[in-house]
Amino acid sequence: MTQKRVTSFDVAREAGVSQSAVSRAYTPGASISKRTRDKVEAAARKLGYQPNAIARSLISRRSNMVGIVMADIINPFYPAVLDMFMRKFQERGHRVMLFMASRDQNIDDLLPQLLEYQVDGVIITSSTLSSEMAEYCSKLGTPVTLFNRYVPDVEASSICCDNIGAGRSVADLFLNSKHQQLAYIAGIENTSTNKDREYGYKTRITERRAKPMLKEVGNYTYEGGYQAALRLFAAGQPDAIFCANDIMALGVMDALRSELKLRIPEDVSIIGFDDIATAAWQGYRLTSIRPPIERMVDATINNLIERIEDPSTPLAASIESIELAIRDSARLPEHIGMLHSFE
Amino acid sequence: MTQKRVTSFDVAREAGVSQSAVSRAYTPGASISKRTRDKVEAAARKLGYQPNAIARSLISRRSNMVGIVMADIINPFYPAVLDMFMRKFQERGHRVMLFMASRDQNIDDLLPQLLEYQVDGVIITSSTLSSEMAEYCSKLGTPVTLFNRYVPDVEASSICCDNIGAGRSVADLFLNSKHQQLAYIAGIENTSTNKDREYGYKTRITERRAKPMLKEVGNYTYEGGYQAALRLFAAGQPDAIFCANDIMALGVMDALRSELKLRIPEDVSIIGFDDIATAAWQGYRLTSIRPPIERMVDATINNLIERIEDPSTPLAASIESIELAIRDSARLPEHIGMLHSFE
DNA sequence: CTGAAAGCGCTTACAG
DNA sequence: CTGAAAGCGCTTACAG
Repeated sequence: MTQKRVTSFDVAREAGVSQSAVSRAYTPGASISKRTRDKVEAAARKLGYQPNAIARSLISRRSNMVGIVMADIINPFYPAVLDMFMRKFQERGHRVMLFMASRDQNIDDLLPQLLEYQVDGVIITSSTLSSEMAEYCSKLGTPVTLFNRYVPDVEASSICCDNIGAGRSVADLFLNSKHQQLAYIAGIENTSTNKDREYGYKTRITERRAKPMLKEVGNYTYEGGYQAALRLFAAGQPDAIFCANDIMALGVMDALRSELKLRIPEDVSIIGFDDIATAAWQGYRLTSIRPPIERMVDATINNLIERIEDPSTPLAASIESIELAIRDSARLPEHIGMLHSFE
Repeated sequence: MTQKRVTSFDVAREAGVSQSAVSRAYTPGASISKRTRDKVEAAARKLGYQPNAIARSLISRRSNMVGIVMADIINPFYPAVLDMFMRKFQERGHRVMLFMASRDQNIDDLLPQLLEYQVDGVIITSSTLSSEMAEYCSKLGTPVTLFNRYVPDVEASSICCDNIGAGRSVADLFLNSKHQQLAYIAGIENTSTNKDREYGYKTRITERRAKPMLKEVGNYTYEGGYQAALRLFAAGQPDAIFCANDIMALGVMDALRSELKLRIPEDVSIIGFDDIATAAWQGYRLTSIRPPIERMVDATINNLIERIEDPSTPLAASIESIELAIRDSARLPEHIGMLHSFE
């Protein structure tokens, strides 16, 4: 049955050294002789000892855990992001406590649960927090970083990609290749990602004095995109559609092909956002905006850890540039290479 | 800056009660008068106090955290599973510490990192552990449950679905609808899921004295399925293919349509496994075996928590029955309803 | 380098 | 119901 846990005192007794010595054997850089360490290691192996990280966290006031809040894990973009976060934190020896939020809800009520466990820092993805809650974290000394979201005037770092620039570029791409009627399929309307993508796209269309864009809302889901496409063509006849994410774009493609009998890209050009794995599948070959996930993840982790280690580190507010992954779903100007980089 | 944390002593002083009283105010069921509790709550609110879960874990020897080990989060089946686990644990007030393993590796070296944090229990998905490690956990009193995997003679519970039965049923389905040459696309060959699905399928084909099945390995990925399909048709001419998971089946469908110019299901029938969301997309309409995810998740959580609360609870070894989600990728016998249930 | 001791912030018998 | 006290299993000054 459950046997008594073996503690550093047990190991000390077995090894014939003090309990402090045992602790030092497990503290990198502690001053301990090789002889003592060897004795401790032998005793620990014999007894099956492993330090208790909970006790260590309590006394050292450092849990070595970070909290990650995710929502929307059904959209394949986020599992890829989570996977990358996990691997990098594991490599660095950090543990992660995961929380699942409803998509794009405010997570003020979730945060106390994280804070209770004294996580050293928090990463928030596809959700937001109030500025009061951010201030509370900041007072507690727990740094917070928003990944792929921002909220103005909040005491948190924010790592995004250039959503506005992406929208502008897509508009240019469509217009440069002689599309007449552009359309936009929105994600969840009040998210910063959606607002920025839409703003850039729409603004650029206006600047170039093209026909005002058509728009429907797809809520970032396949089914939402599918239905939005149907509504779009019931109301008008666009020949170019920018979708706020890939999974909606895939729904749009299926709707055009199976219900509307339109050819892609001959009749309609489509560009998505995220460059998820499915976008490259033979059945779709979707042209898509590719955010630099790895750079964003690295920036997020680096800034968070810096702020954990030195609380005076300034907040980050970075906007990483994106690329275009060109495949077959859009008619584009001829001079664009296989992988186009917007700088 | 980082201000001194407010502790139960601070709250006690503010409220004019003992520190024990503060603790009791946060312990459900503790004997404390309403008056005292009110005073504590007022003081706590004023000071912004929240109990330190790390200290609680240390003294109560219960962390209220469970560890979940996942691999293969790129396959959309697992994010859906993770999402369900997360929501259910959050509802019950458990925290989860997440670990990412490489797919189907042995996670013996990962477990100590979990155990160090005194998780109350561990769930392992799409990976395995050695029986030595399982025994070690058991000695420590930390229950382990394998989700969708089993390893023989190991001190861990195991919740699976009926992989063997599924394989047999698919063989019957194909044979009953007059397919001549069956084929199998394997996942990762040494996984229990793959072995069981293949065993059931192959055995049933033999029992019915049909032509021996063709086989290629697709390693559970889209690309792997795509390439396996090409190899399959270079070597033979199957008219029915059972794929060990959906994502490979999708790759197979794309390969048949875009490279081999074969029609589905007129020329070739395809059945997948997992019933992931993508299987229902218009572009695929894949017929697939649907494991009862929610029942499996519930069984996993219930057994784990029971064993946490009462270590004498016996191990579970459950095999949940599966269903067939019928769509358009396979020619099937006419008398099967929309959603077929194998009991 | 080493050990004795204090203390992290709680829970929980124990006595009243 | 309430408080004083012990103790969970460590880290880390402090003194030698």
